[in-house]
Amino acid sequence: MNKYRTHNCSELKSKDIGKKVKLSGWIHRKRDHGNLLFIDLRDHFGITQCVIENEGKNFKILEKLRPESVISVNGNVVERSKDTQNKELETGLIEIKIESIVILSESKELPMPVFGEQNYPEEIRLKYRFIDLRRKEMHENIKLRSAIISFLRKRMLENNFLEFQTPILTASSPEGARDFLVPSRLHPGKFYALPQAPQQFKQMVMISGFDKYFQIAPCFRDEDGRADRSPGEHYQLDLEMSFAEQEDIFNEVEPIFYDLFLKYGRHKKTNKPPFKRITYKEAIDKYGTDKPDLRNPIELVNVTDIFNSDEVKLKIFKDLIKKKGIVKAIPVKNTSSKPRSFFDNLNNWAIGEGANGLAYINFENIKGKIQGKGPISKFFSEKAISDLIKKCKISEKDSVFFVCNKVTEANKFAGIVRQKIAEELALIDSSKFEFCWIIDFPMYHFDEKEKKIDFSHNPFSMPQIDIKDFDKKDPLEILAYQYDLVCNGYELSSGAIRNHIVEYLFKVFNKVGHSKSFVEKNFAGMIKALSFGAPPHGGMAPGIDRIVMLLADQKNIREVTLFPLNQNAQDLLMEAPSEIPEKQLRDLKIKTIKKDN
RNA sequence: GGGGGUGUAGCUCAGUUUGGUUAGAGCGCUUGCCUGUCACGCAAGAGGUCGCGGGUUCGAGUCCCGUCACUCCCGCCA
Repeated sequence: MNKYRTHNCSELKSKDIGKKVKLSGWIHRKRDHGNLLFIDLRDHFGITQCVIENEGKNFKILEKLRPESVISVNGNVVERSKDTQNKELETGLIEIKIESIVILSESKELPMPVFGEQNYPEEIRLKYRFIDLRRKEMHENIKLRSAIISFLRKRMLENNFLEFQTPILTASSPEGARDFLVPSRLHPGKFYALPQAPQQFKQMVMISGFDKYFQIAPCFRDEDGRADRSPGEHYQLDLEMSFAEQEDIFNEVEPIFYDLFLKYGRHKKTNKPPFKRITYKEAIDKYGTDKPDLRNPIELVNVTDIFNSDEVKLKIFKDLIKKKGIVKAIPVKNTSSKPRSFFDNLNNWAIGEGANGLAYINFENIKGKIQGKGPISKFFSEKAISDLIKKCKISEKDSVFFVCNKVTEANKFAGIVRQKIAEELALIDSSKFEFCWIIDFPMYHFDEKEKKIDFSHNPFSMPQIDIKDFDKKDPLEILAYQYDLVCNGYELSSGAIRNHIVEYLFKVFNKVGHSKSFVEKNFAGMIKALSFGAPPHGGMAPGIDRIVMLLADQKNIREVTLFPLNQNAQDLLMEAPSEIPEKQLRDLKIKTIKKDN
């Protein structure tokens, strides 16, 4: 018989009354009546009430013992009298009459309690993560994470994907995020990089003749964190398929996501496959972002031509339009009767976001006709108002907000306004998951800062144009077989059909100013691999942490991560990063320089 | 790198707007009482560099300047 327990803390029920048992766990809570002491004993599985009367030395010992100490309890399962049963507890019909105890590990006074549902500062939670993780909500989140990963792994294997591990020590690559570097002892002055994703390796797995691959892959990027983005490291369900077209990948992935969200989504509704396909262009036009929250019913409308016509006399906007600006309208239902403060608050918010303000028109039915009201409506002719009504599908009691700026900025801000207003008006149904694919991403964009053409996504994506027509086309017009999976405004995954034609890859890189020799040098492995018979292939890599975050209904990725780094990429528990002894650095032939002031 | 928020007892927070006696509450902790609780109850007590440094003032938790930490956002994240 096991030394510590005969049962766990959630399994003893009425049928066990009379049994002699042994339980082990943490002292969750004590209730000391002087001559009668209740102890809630907790383990991973649940809580069982144990009781002892003041007779013998055990009582005194238990009375002194602090919460979160670990003990094992010997005793009898006894029935609770009717009036002392606790229906909240799975084991609430019985209790353990303590006969003897063993202290397995004593706890000091706690920096934060495990008991209760109060929120605590992250700094303390991360410093004492092992205590934080004992708390019910965190414990459940992490259990959910495990279940989700098992589910995904099982489904991938069922669908004949093979699970492989790819190297953690690899080569730095010039594209993408900042790398984490690892110095080489055997090759002083040279460095490995931790992979930002197994991108090149998974392509090589395809080239190696394996048909379908997946991996729960750690990805390392030295970039700043966000609420939905861990600094340092995160996990992706990395997957790749040979001889696959875009739709093959969608068809493979959609049912897995649908079933996953149905099973673990806490009874929220999930849209059925096939998920809506939205082109990148349409997403930007309608939602102002490439990761739209489709639960939000508001759709943006381009009304530049109305503002540019002689029917509108708003000079500020006209001047901006002349400088290649556009006007995006944000039509909102049933808000024209909102108090002035609603519009003022939005205006102040917009100024706080760095805008010049937020213009708007309210529409009312006056004498059987819908008319515009509000500070800027006087600049509009009757025709302009009716054009606006038509174009924005306005009915009475609606409002329209306007954003005017250069194309990129206008779309981006209109998208933020769209989301802000929907939140203010509670238009977002939080009991739904709304999936969509964003497809047809442009291959390139113009980098305003560097004044040059750059990749807008993955340079290894296949352009949607034949190689022989590639040079004839304006590069900014070229689309890629590049797609994102989006849910409720979160980008859950990026993916692409890859460029498996080595000559074409050189061409693609050439457009951003990288010569053939540059590509050969920096992507040596890939270029070699593509030169000896590569199958057409493609895949994607959904972010595990974000999936768990959505399913656990959390707003922050750290709530679903066992031991996350804080926003400054520090591990407060293990105290990483840390200084390294001089000797270790000498082995690596590394000298550090002081931060300049 | 930039902007916003926060920082007062071990923990959660009040007090800061308008400077003024000994900086408070709840939880936790210590001690005592308590045999049916499950947020047990009752009583007493300990516990403070008001993040840190400087300044203004007769006097600063409160005003000013600087700085640090955490967090949210922008940049960044092919």
